[in-house]
Amino acid sequence: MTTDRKVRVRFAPSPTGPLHIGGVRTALYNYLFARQAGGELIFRIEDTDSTRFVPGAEEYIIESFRWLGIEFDEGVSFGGNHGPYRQSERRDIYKTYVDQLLAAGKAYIAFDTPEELDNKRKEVENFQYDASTRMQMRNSLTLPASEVERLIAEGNQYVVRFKIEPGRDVQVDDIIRGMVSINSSVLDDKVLYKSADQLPTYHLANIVDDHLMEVTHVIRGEEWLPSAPLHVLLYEAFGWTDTMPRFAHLPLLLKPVGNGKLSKRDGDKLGFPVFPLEWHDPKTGEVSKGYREQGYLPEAVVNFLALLGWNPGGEKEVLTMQELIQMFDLSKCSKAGARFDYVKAMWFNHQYLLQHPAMEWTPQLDKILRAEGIESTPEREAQVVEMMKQKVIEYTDNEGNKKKRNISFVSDLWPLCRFFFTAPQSYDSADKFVRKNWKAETAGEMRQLANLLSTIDNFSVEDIKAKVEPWAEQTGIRPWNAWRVALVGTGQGPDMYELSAFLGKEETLKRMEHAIESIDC
RNA sequence: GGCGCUUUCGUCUAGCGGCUAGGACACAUGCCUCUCACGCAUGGAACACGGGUUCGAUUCCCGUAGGCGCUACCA
Repeated sequence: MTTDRKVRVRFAPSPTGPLHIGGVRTALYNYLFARQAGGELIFRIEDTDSTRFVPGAEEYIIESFRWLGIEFDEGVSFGGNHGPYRQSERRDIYKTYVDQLLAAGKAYIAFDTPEELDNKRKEVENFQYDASTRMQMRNSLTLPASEVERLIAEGNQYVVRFKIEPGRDVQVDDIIRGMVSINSSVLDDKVLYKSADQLPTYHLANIVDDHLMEVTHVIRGEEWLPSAPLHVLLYEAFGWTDTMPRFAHLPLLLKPVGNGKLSKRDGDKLGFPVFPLEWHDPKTGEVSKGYREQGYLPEAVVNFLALLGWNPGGEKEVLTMQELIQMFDLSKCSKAGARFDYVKAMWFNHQYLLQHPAMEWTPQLDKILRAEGIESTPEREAQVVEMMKQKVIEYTDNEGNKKKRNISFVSDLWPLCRFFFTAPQSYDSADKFVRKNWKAETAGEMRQLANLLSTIDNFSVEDIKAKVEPWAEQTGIRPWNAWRVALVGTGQGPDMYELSAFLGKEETLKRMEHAIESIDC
């Protein structure tokens, strides 16, 4: 059947808005499958519903894949010799095939208006347009040929429906689910083509395009499983069963909490993106968060998504695209829907963040500092950024696993580093660390320490330590935590000698003074 | 309602007739320590239920229940 053909798969979104993260995963699986097989990945735009077209969506989708590192071999914006790849540009092609079905008596023309159908559905419970009802409707099966011609000539709108023979068990051989069987009697005579916009519906366009584009495997979401038998029937009707693609229906992505599939609202509610890139809705002006803008690395998103619904079986989870390509196996995909665990997505980002040298974060740090109002003059800004960069590198780079910080995003760095740049404004008495380490006698002890520090000329780590250590020894005072409260405001930061030296004598004493005067307990 | 798919720790999953049911995230505890974090160690935590088949079922089959999807001139 398809064994000796070159593997060709496609990802075919509708340009009705931003690309949903579930769509990203579908595309990723297609990509992994294609690359592993040395095959080709096609990017097709399914814009057969002219009423739902959203400007900018197509560009958004292309940009998303560019960011994620998912590359297409042909399709809209990528070229190729199976085009055009935008369905709205393939009207004539579809028309030919619709006519072919009509001529063979495998489809028929129906004039029932949407209103008539609505009424029918209201009056007849569970109404379905199929073999049991089609002879009571207004279509080319019930109307004389002359009447059909007349109605068309008069400009009445019509649709072409697929004539499904009832009572047949239709088999779909799914790579993930095995043999799925549905009786054709439960299928309705699907609309294949609408005269209103001269465009086919999804089902017809999909089969025609997959056939013409020589697609060998259809890897798509589980929501398509119920219509897969219809697609099989269409391949049969055209006589294309020999080259019919193999199907693989992927489990859906479910809400992190509650019931149902993952939606945009979940992201808004729980504070995580459901789109790869930030999206500005051209109609409402509404802005939806994107993974990229939230500070996710594309590798992290890819890795996380790849493992949602598929697992290579080993114990290694942090995998590069190359490794994913090597290990990918459609038949090992899980069958049940997967809850979207954004906490794990953050963990993956953490893993990849620490694989990158901190130097790469400079632009983002720059932005954070500016947002925090750290700059005052261009010189100071440059200096501060440089300092912060140094600190960040020291503080976060993966030196022998000793200095890993618990950060998921570069932006997490600011709360962990802010004390390098700004003095604590207030001392939070609700802070456990402050309460525990600043007692009635502490102000006096800090006064002593401040006096001691003020005698140090060369304010270096070594010199500070050389003074403070013996003093602590003699007096029995353990000054570090209170000292930390004064300089940081809470229980964070590096070694106190290091911190003091970094801040300098003046700033250190200033912060201590402020703490001594303003903390009362 | 009808049809289809599905069901292992809270979550993602490994398992493809015989295992103390494994890992990761999350959580908890301990060690380390001038704090946080890192690191290390430890811990709690699952085969939806009922029937079969079998010497033996988490694994195969059938029901039931739950979950998900489809049921448009949307994809």
